[in-house]
Amino acid sequence: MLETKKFTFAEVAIDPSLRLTDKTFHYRIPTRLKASIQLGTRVLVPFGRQRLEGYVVGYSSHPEVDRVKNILEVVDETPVLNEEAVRLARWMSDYYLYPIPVALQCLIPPGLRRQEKIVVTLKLSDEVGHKLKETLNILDPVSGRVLAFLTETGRVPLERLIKKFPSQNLQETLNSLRELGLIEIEKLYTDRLKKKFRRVVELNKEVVGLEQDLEELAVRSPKQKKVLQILLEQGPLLLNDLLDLAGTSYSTVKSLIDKGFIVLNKVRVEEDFLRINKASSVKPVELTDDQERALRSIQNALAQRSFSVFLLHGVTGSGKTEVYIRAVEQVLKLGKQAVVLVPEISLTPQMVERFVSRLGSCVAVLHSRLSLRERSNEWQRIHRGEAQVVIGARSAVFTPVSDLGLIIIDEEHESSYRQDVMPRYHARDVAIQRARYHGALVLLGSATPSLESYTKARLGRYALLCLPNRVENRPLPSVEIVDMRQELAAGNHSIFSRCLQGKMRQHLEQDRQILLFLNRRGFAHFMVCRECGFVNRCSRCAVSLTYHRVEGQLRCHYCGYQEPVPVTCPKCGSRYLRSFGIGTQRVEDEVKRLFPDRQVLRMDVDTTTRKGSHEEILTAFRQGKASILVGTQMIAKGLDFPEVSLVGVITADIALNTPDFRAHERTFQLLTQVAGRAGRGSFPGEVVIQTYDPANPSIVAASRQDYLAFYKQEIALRRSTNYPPFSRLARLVISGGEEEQVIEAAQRLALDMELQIIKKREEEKVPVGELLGPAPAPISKMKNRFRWHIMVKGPKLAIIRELLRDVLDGWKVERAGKNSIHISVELDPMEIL
DNA sequence: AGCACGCCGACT
DNA sequence: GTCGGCGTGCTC
Repeated sequence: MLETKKFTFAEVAIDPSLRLTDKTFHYRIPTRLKASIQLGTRVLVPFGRQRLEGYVVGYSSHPEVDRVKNILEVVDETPVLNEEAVRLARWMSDYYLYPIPVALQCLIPPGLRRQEKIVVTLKLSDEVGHKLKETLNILDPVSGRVLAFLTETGRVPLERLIKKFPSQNLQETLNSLRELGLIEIEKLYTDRLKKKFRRVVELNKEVVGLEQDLEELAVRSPKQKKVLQILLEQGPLLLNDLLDLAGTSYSTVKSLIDKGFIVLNKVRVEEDFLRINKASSVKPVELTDDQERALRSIQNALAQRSFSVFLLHGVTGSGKTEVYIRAVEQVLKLGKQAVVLVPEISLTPQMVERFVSRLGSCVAVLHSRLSLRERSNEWQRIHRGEAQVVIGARSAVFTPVSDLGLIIIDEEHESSYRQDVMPRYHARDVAIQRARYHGALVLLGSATPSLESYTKARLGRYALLCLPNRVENRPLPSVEIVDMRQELAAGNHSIFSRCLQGKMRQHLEQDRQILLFLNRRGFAHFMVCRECGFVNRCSRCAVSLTYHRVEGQLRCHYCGYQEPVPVTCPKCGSRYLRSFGIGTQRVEDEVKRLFPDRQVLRMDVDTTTRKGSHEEILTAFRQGKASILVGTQMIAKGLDFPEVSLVGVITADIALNTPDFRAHERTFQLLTQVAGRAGRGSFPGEVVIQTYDPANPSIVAASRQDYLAFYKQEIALRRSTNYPPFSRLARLVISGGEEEQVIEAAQRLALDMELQIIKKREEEKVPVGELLGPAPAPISKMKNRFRWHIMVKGPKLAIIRELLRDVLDGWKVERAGKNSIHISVELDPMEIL
């Protein structure tokens, strides 16, 4: 630990949310502030000619530059960032090769960034008053009116002035007035989160004999009577709730207020008032022997209070969640806190409900749909120690718990734990780092562990726990692989094989539910002209446009560009345009055609953009409002529909045919997960996988839910090709608006790297590895920027990182203008696009 | 953000 | 020859 007292200078990261700079700066710590400054303390510093907030991220005993300024003030009494946060940021900066302030963005509490408010004040000295009279007649009319307004009000937020004087040159007017010394323009900082008030309606206590009044009201004003009745029965209510309950509008309430029957109060709402916590009413289920065994190992490790990593490998439906909950209960007993990470996609109300109903109000939930305020409230609850358990997606790994005992990462293999925009990080890496700091336990869970994690478990680096059976001895679903080439040969041109069609009919007759999975949204993959072969492509990205029939649009799935479906070929004018490949819209259409009397729901990015629509669809399906749910990845993972007895995979090949060494792994994981959705209730499940490659080992292994078979075959392949986990990868993406510049930069960079690799090998005897590329990236143009990439493959990530640090020093990485060259660094890249 | 520095077009 | 455009870089 660093002892503040010894150091005279502090290294400060200027508030990273301002995105002003990626560098850190050094300031002298004035003696009077020495006692109150720690790592993480928010301080006010002079920066250029402005005063900005920043965070102390380090100390030094010597000034690092000639002219060091003083820290002006300490901002918070209790630091919003602690030492662990700063250390974690430093580690991320070191590990992922970006500056500390960039890393710090992950750790600054949401909603802390304050909002600038500009206030205009009239200067009211005698001298100015004199000047005013002098100049008033030579000023333009707008200035005159602004001044008159200011004389009335004295001090006005700029916003109000803009509303009052909506002329375009207001800014100019204000500037000239300032130059004349008539007004002052100040910047104030206020919390972005306004204090929240709720309007609460209650009966006026001074009114007596209300019952009689009710009778009178009933004649002319039934709505008003209703409102009063509700208030009589239920006591004070939120205005909105009251309006909902009474089925009326504010005018009714207003007349009752005017008549003096009721009063409207503004109440400052403490957020707990809005929280709904289901009391614990769920009976803990009995554990299977396997669960019991796994839990005991975890409990023993927790009692040790030292860092370790467990991998819980449990088949789908084996009751991993129950083990998680019990482990969390144990952590709470030890007086520590737990963080539970789940993929965003499975962070559904049902999932949360399960934790909340068992663990109660000590659970805080963080997911992407929370507003800034809601998110901030959850952070505060955790920060204050009111919540001991956090459930959330990737970014929840940073929640500021003070005494961390356990981090659970459910569906450990999910690629969504990797953030691939700056600041890049992998929640698993961060979790392990945090657990090390706290002497905590990391519990990775999956039915289909990543090859990396499973290998580490086999090597003894992680402790391996297995749940090989489903709970209540439910059988694994029976899976049938259908060869779609044979379907075609037999004259079946439908997107459904005869087998799948038959089974759908059968399961529908028994009133069961069906999931149909397809990894591509839209109606068709692309459109092609049958005369000249022209395919509509996105002009900003080097990909074909996907046909969305319902909207009548062609859309780019990378940048969101869309255009109407052309009637004739834009190239040759032919009217014979044909769509190729299938998407979820097409599946939905076909199902409706085949089973017109059945309800079908579709769930993909296109149907879930609206807030809450995701939950709406799932709830509707769970309640049995539809028999068939068609969807993409979204329906593949973590969902628990007890009534689903049949799962159909329309095409298993899409994930298989991506140009990526992880394609097989992803296919296996996806198919196993999808298949796992079937038969989670009391009746056995059936799965049909349609493919053009029925002998593919990954598909076969998935059909048997046989992870070990998959692992053995895939690990052999990785060994022979020297891909991870046998090596480590890093990837540089060079992009820019001018293709030649991009190519030139990529080649120069690659040459630098090549020379450095040789130098390290010859002079330092360090085996860095090999260079792959430079080459155009698989998506060679995205959002109007050309993309090339270079890969480094070597035995040790630390050495690769060292190489990149050496070479990239002198290149401007990440931060660059609109058209200039831009280099991004990805370590252990997942998807190589 | 704000400000300085610097390199090319239209002007007293 | 100078004034000023805004592209680029820096602020401890």
